[in-house]
Amino acid sequence: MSEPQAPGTAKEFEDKLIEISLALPKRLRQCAQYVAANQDRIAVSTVAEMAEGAGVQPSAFMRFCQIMGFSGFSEMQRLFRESYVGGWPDYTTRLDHLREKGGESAAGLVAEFVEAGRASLENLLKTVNPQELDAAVSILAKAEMIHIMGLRRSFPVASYLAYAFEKMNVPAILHDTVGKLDNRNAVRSGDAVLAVTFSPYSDETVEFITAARARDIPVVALTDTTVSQLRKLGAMLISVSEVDFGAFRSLSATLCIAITLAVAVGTKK
Amino acid sequence: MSEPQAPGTAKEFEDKLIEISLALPKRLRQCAQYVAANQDRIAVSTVAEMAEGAGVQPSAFMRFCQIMGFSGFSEMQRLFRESYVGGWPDYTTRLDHLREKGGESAAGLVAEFVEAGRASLENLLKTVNPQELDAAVSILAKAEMIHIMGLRRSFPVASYLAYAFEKMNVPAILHDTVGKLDNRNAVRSGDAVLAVTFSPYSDETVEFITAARARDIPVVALTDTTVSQLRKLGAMLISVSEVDFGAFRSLSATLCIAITLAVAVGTKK
DNA sequence: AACAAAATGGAATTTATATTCCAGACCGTT
DNA sequence: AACGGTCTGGAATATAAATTCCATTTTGTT
Repeated sequence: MSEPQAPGTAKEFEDKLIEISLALPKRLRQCAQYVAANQDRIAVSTVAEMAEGAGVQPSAFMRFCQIMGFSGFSEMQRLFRESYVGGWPDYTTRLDHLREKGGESAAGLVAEFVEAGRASLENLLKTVNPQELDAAVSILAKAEMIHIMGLRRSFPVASYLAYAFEKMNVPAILHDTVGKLDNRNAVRSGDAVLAVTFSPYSDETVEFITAARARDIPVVALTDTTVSQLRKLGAMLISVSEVDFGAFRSLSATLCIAITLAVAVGTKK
Repeated sequence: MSEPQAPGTAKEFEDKLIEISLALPKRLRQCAQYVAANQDRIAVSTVAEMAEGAGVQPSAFMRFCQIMGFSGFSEMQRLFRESYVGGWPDYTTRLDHLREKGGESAAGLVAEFVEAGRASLENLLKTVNPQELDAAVSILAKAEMIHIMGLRRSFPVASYLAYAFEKMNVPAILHDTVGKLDNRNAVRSGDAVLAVTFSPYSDETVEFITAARARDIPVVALTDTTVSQLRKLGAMLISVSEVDFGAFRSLSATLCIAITLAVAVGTKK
């Protein structure tokens, strides 16, 4: 009855998972992916919960367990319950542990960046200004077309926004300045500009904003401080301060605001 | 029916435990002691197992749970199971609700996304694999040139990497596929490919990786799951699982790994 | 387009587990 | 030692979960 190879350790389990997942039908692959990403949940969940998480029927999850070499879910769960010795350390313990590795391994760096990101996010919650945000959303929701601008370190954010708007069926263009063809004249009255820019502000972005304001096009600017020269230009500012680690800026908080804007505008349309 | 004070956190649970254990009959005291010494087992054990461990009958253990303020063992267990998985709420269903109450302030949305980002980051600490990471760093550090590829939702990450490498003076090219000029032949032996791709994988990226592997160029792939078809291609996988709601993915964890890679490679060069 | 094989969803069944109940044991008091 | 109360063990019951089964759908092949 019992398959020749039922994994006996977490390591064997992972290997087997990778091995079988190369050729697996849709639903079973969903199971494999969910399990891979949530191994720790197996010990404390029911089949029904795991199945729901993976987006499949319990019976499908059951079949997955059997393909993995177990007689059923219970047997698979037993493996994880047993290897659950003393639980996993909590966030801070884990952080310290990784930090110790500092020089030897890149894992030490991960700890620092995770911490910087987390601090940025928490800080964001404290400092976000709901009125400003709502005002920005309503400006963008009214626009017939949103022109997104952000270069250098802001470019990832700008492209993220472009992707999110597209997914939400909000008309938007990413001005990527390819070939230095600044499609400035694509901006028409009734449109709005969404600029992402951190100090030092790139000239292109500042000029783009200036040109838009000169024609009374509304501009929302995602930036890093409220005391910004951008204010002079008459842009609606949304400021986010990120916690840096070394010379590097985690974009966690900025992306958070970005996706919020996108979703809020998308649902309001 | 429910006692006025049922502990809601592990801390409250401990306090309550100490409080009641001052005056407790023999068997119930055994329960209290066993529980205090084996808190972590509650999440993964049955009443029968806990009772046996404490050296009492299941019914006695049941009574203990009730004295602690829970309706029964199941309710007490829920507390520990939930705190174990570290609250990774079901965002998929939450988004559905989000759309319904669309009109509300965007500030509420921010909180949701901050929470998603935070969960992603904490989960990253749990699942990061230092060996894999170091292996990836050493592959990239050896490369004469790093070719970065990532489209659609992965493009923000790819462009972030390009920026970071540039700042660290690491030779790198972002393959942005402008004009569909896939500069595939720019990849030379001695170089390496760094691909960022999440399911569903874009054809261009998969092809790019395939072409590189066919010429024995090492490939590091930043992806969302360990059970990926990319493994077949012989790429070195680094997997990051993000809290994801449909089209809306917080990229916090992915960017964290990205910047780590960039800085680690930069300092190793 | 027709067919066979594989995969899937949902309900039915089985099994495990939690929970309740109560008769009897124990304990402190008079 | 007799009485009230509390505590305890074990079996009986209720509940929830795992597992199986099969009709239906999907997929791949000719």
